[in-house]
Amino acid sequence: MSERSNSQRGGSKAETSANAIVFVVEDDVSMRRSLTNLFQSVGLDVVAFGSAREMLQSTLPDVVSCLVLDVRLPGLSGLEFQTELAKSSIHIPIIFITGHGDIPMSVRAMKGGAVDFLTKPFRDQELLDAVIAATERDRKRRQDEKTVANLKSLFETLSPREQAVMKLVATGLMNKQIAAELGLAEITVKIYRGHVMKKMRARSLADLIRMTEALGIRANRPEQT
Amino acid sequence: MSERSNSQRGGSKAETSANAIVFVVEDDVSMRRSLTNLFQSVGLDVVAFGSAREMLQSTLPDVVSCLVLDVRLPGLSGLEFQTELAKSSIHIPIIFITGHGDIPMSVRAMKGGAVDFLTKPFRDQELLDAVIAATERDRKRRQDEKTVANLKSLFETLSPREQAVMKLVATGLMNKQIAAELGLAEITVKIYRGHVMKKMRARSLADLIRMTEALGIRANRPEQT
DNA sequence: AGGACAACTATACCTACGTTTGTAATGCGC
DNA sequence: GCGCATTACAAACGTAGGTATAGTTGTCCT
Repeated sequence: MSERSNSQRGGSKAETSANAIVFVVEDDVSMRRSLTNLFQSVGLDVVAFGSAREMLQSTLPDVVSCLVLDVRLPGLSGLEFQTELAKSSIHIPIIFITGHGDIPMSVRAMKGGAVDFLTKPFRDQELLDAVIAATERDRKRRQDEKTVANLKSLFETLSPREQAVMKLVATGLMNKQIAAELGLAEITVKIYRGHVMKKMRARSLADLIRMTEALGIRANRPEQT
Repeated sequence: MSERSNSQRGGSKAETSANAIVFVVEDDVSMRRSLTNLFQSVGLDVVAFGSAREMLQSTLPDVVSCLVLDVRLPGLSGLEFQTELAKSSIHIPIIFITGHGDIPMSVRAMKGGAVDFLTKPFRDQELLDAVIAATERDRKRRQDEKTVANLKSLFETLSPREQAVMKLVATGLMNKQIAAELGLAEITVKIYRGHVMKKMRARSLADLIRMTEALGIRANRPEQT
């Protein structure tokens, strides 16, 4: 069962349209409740679960968020859950909390990319600081991902030939070389190249090159010394 | 006092011209000796110290290396040493070992970029695996740094004006725009631009753009929508 | 069959880029 | 003073890039 608790308090404070969500996975009911209260008290939205399975089964909203995760859980453990999320390429930043942890656990968690690993008892402020760091990390990741996703969708509007031309342009070949490479007339390359610039909304070649960098496009041609 | 111990055994195995060095900082003499033996037994060069201060005072050779560091040390602790190294921008990958550690320690170490954090007793193979991962990380970092350093030194052979032109070229401006920006004739820009290509050894504009990316060169000009 | 679209080319024209050759002023170090 | 690097520009020329117009062929969908 999940508890969705939004902090809708009158309007004394301007609600950000996309408020950060803190997910909590913690089997201990009283602990779960107190975490929920803590986060709500500072104006964060909270969605709490009693197990990893419950969270995996729910549909996660696509907003800035982080996960406060108890290491010791019934069913899937916190560390296994972390691995599971990574496999599903769900990149939510994780803050572990635990009452009975050990060093190898914490090291594994941190190697796995966790933001923090707190041992009970901890001060509220410690956890809040970690949550702020985690949501900030998520915000940045989402920003970067969005930029790349936008570029990718532009790139996909290109016809196969246009994509091929773009790749070869990015490697620095001249139009006539591209034409030879693809078995085309130079004029055709010029025209496709024009299409590429328009469709990618590149204002300059420099622009386009940087786009290919962001997209990880690299034509595998040997370079002559 | 530091103990420098190279594994020069006959010639049964080809000595790599730049063998990896494992630095060890460990105050316990018998532990230090056994670590040294372990690393030598697999053909690694070892330089061992009894304290952080000793290592800081010695001249570190500029080769692929990593640091196996005891957390509990006389004088500067392992964690303080980690901070100190970071401040001096010495980026050697660190593997912590400890007999009496706790979770906050390990978390701080990992947050600080440590490769691993092992608790005694550990299996030899665990430590060796960590050392291999650490040296690999250092090798990659050195490679990247070298590439950028090479570019930087090329960039510094450019005259101030040539550097300015390069920056503006990288932003995607046309020669005539660059000329206006710098108060020059277009022909002058063309000539400097030619110098830039030659001196930077760029085979194409795409090449040059990627160089500016690697160098982090970005002219702060507002872009029109 | 007809329409839409991708792929491809040609002619023509204009702009942008790049190099060569030559000139000239300035400033710095020895 | 001499040599040298830097900065700067001009004329002339050749190459590369880019666009507009116009047309062919083939495929896929309806």
